[in-house]
Formats: sequence, structure tokens, C-alpha cells
Amino acid sequence: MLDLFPLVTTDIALFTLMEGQLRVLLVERANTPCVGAWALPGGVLRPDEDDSLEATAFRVLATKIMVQVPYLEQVITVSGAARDPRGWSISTLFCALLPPEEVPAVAGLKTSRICWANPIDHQLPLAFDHAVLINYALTSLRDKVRRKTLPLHLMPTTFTLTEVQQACEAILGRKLDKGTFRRQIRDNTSLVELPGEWRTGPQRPAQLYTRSGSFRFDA
Amino acid sequence: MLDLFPLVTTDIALFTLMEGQLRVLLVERANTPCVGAWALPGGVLRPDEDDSLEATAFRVLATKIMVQVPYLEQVITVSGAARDPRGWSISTLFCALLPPEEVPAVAGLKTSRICWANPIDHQLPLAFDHAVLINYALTSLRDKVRRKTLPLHLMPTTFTLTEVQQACEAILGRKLDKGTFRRQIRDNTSLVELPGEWRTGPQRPAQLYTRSGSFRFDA
DNA sequence: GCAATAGTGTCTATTAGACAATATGGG
DNA sequence: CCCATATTGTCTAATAGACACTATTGC
Repeated sequence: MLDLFPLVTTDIALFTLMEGQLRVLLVERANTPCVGAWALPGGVLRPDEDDSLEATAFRVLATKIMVQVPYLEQVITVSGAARDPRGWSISTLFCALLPPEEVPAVAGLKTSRICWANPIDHQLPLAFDHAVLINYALTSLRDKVRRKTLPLHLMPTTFTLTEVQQACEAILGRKLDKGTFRRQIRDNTSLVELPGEWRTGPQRPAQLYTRSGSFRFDA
Repeated sequence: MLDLFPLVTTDIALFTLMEGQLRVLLVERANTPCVGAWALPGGVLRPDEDDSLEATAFRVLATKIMVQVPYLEQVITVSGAARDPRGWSISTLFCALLPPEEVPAVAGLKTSRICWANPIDHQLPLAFDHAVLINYALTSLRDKVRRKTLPLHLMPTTFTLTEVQQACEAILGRKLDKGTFRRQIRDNTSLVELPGEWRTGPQRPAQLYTRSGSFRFDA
């Protein structure tokens, strides 16, 4: 059958921040092919229950990873006979952002071993062409941030401006200037100041913000 | 069969310039579904002969449209049960640029009626979701030009700087400032000056340029 | 000379980048 | 007070946008 019809799958690069570091979710493959290798979470399209490939990605995340993500975006579609030993295959890659509240749900997964890997310097043996896919997803994410879209879906519900800056720095892999950063986001309507709410500590308190209800990372 | 496996196709938004206007190729559908409607050129994936979906796009252009294009880039993959009456389908959309020398080959096609339509204001009845696909391709093309990548694959082998500017203006749909435009492309290594070659006419002659061998529109 | 377009220069407003200065909490 | 971080300000270089000016051809 796969000589006439390709295998159609979806893979998801699910990013989050852990201790200020950008991480991508890998799962250990329990089934053939590539048993024991690490891979991006993914699954086969089910035309009978999925409305679209994006729906496939949401279903995979909900059923296999047990998370609901606020942000999913298509990155690229890879294809060919060589990338999967089962034969001619297609995979549409999605990039997803996981808010920190959802991380424990993933960590508690009992069904398979998981790993939050550094997307730039991952040492694990990766299945299929997933090393390339991670690069595609990371490039796409960095381009968004370079175009001044704030990755607020990686933030908790309340956060400080310095924390947003640190998230951008983790994604871009370089330091940003504080004054320049704050100037650029000053008029960003995605950010809503929370009057009277402050992050305290052994220093001057910082104003807390939240995402505006209309914030979309893909805008 | 299509209840288990989706129909996998490729569509191509093939752009060219005609009399200074940006145009996209439409072909009149000869087969069901949507006989008689206008559509982007496209075709079904053949896993036995195509190395990738990009190869499918090149094959479709070579065999159905009889052209070889220097530039093909993936734009997006659309999917779902509603977009094609034959059932659950996937189409990966590519954007292609056709140099003016190749336009006559397309114009001379005897196999089906064709049309070079205005991609913004196309009045023809379009098959499937192809009106949406044209918008995706146009947005992708405009983004490239906004990021200062010159659409040199739309130019003849020799051209003037004013002609490149007019190509960019046709794509973006607005006038550009001559001084600003020339300042921005001054150090662009994609352009090679042709010493002693000039475009003449009833005014001051203009320096002719050509693409550098290493020019890639996707850079 | 005149029309038309090529090619260059100039001025201003905006912005990025680097860095300094000030503010305000906890201890 | 001191420390650490928040927040704001300042200076400079680079750039975009608008527009003017000069150059060179055919007629």
C-alpha cells in the first residue's frame, strides 16, 4: 500500500523554558521503527477523526503527551522515500509552545520515557530526520522573536519584563540590551500591566504583567 | 481507499511579470472535479517516481506546463476533508518564479487553456481553495522582497536597476523611492555590473547588470 | 534646447546599540 | 548603609523616507 500512498504523519517540536533554558520535548520510541531512539512526538494522520493536519497535531499532544497547547504553527512539510524505513512518507512539522504550568503534566507521563533536550546541543541519538526538524522549528521560532513577536506563551500567567527578555534571550541564544528591549515593547498591546502587583525579592520590586486576551504569537 | 489514505497533491503558484505586472498562472481544469474551473497547476504525488514533494512540483511543471523554473519554494501545506470533493486531501503549495524567456513556452501550450491572472484581483472562478493558496503564495513572495531579497529570477538575463525596482514594486503593490532602493542594494553581491553594456533609449543610458552565479532567491 | 530617464546627494526623523544614571526594595 | 535589580535617560551611529539636484542620451 505504501508504494501507492505515502505514510502521512505529523511531528511536533514542543518548546518550553526550564530554569531559563529553552528545551524541546523528545520521547523514546516504544514501537518500530527506531525502537529506543529519541524522537519528536508525532503520529499518523487519521482522516476519519482529524479535520486537518493541525488537528492531528493537537490530537497527538492531547492523547500521547497529555497537554493542551495555546500555540501551534506549521513549520514545513518534509517528504521522501529515505526518511522513514517504512517507505515513502510525509511529515508536516508543527512548532508548539508549552506554558510552564503544563510542564508537570508532561513530566508525570508514565507511558514512555521523555526528555527535555537542549534544541541546539542535543546529544541523544535521534530517529528519522528529527535533528533536521528541530533545526527547522528553532529557526522558525527565532525568526518570530527577531521580528519582535514576544513568546508570551512560554511565560506563566504573570511575569515581569525582565523575564520576557530572558525568554527572548534563551530563544535567540544571545544577550539583549535592556534599554533597547524595553523601548521596543513599550507600546506592545500584548502586554497588560497589573496595577499594584509586583514581583518582590531582595531588590527593587518589578511590575508584573499578563498577556492581553487578544495576544496571538502568530500575529 | 481515500477513507484511509488522503489524496496527496502539489499545487504551484507560478509567478511572472508581464508588461510590468505581476501575474500568476491559472489553468482551466479538463478533468473532474471542477471541470471548467480555473486552478493553480498541480498534480498528484507519485511515490514511485518522485523523490519528494518538491520533485512532484518540478515534474508537474515540466510535463504539464513544459517549463523549467530556477526557483521553487515551499509555502504551506493545506489539508482536510472539505477542500477537495474527492475526499480527505493534502496539498503542499509551492511558489515558483518564471523568467521572461520561458513565458512563450507556456503561452504556446496546446493541451489546455491557460491564463496569466492578476494575483490580487483575479475575477475568474477558482477551483478548490485556490484563491486562498494564491494569497498564501503572494504573502510569502512579498515577505521575501520586504526582507530585501531581490526577485532576480523574474528578470531577463540582463537588466537595469530601475527594472529590478519596478519588479519589486509590482510584487509589493506600491511605489518605492529610487534613492532608498539603490542605497539598499548597493552592496548586494547578487548583482554583477556588466562593464560597457548599457540599455539605450530616448534618455540617458542605464547600466546593465546580471545575476551573479551564486544568486539564490531563498537566501 | 527639450523631454525623459539615470544616477547621486542632502536633509530630517526614527531607531538600534551601548552605556550611564537613578530608584527602591531587602538585609 | 550596602547590594541587587528595576526603570529611565542619554549619546552616537546608522538607516529610511522624502525630495532635490545633476548627468546623459535621442530628437
